[in-house]
Amino acid sequence: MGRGKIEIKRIENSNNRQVTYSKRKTGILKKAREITVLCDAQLSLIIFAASGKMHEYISPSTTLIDILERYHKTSGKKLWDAKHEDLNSEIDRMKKENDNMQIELRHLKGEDINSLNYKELMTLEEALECGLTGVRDKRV
Amino acid sequence: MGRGKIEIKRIENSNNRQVTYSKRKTGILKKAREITVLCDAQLSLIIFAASGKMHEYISPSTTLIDILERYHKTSGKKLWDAKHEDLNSEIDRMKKENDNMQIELRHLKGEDINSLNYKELMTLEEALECGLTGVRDKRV
DNA sequence: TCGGCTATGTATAACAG
DNA sequence: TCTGTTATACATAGCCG
Repeated sequence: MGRGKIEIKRIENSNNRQVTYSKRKTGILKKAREITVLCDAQLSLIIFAASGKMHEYISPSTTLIDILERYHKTSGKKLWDAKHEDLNSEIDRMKKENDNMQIELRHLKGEDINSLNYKELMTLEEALECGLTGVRDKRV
Repeated sequence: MGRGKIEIKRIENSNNRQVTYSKRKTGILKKAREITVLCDAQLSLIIFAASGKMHEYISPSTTLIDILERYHKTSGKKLWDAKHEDLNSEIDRMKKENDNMQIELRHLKGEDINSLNYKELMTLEEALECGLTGVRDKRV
C-alpha cells in the first residue's frame, strides 16, 4: 500500500521508520478496535516504539488482567511465576527462621526439652542463668 | 474493503461474524508482525474469539513477561498486585512475628533489657526461673 | 461449513509543503 | 520535523462451489 511496495524488513532510514511506525500504529489500533466490535472478540494489544513510547488497546468490557488470567488458563504459560517464586522463597525462608526461633523460645521457657541431650541442656541452662543474672542486676 | 462497506458494529449473523473474525485475525496478526519488523517495535497481541479460542503474537526478541514488566513500569498500572498482595501481606505478617520473637529471645538472653520497666523485668525473671527449673529437673 | 475468488474499500509509502 | 495529500498496494465482504 502506498506509492510503492516495500519489503517487510527493518526500515533503515530512521525518519521513514518513525513515520511508518506512527501510521501503522494508528492502523493496527484501529484494526484491533474493529475486530473486537465486529466479532465480539476480546483483545489486548500493547506496543512499544523503539523510542520507548507505549500504546495500548484493550477491548472494552474487559481488563488487561482478565486477559492475562485467561491467557494463563488457556495457554498454560505462567506469567508471574518469576515474581511469585521470589516471594514464595522469601516466605519459606522466613518460615524456617520463624520455626527455629519458636523452638528456641520454647526451650528457653523450659518447654519441649525432652528431646535435648545433656550438652544441649547445659548450654541452655547456662544461657538462662546468664539471662537471669542480667535481669536481676537490672532490676535491683 | 470487500464488496461493500460495513459499519463497525457487532455483526449479527453469527456465521459472517465467525468468518470475518477469522479473516481479520489473520490480518491483524500480519500487521502486528510487520510493524515489529519494519519499525523495531515491541508488541504483544492477545486475541480471544468469542468462542474462547486464543491467538497471540509477541514480537521476537522479547517475551510477554518482558512486555508486561515494561507496561507496568511505563503505565504505572499494576497487573499482578491482587496475586502479589496476598504474598506480600503474608511476608509482612511473618516479618512482624519474626521481629517480636527476636526481641523476646534477646530479652530472655538478658540483652536489650534497659528499655523494660519493673513489671516487665519481673515477668521476665519469672519466666527464666521457670525455664531454669525445668531444665535442671530434666538434667538431673 | 469451508476455502478460494474478486470487486471494492482501506491503509499507507512516497511525496509535498 | 511535522502534517496533509495521493497513488498504489493491501485487506477483506460478499460470493461461489
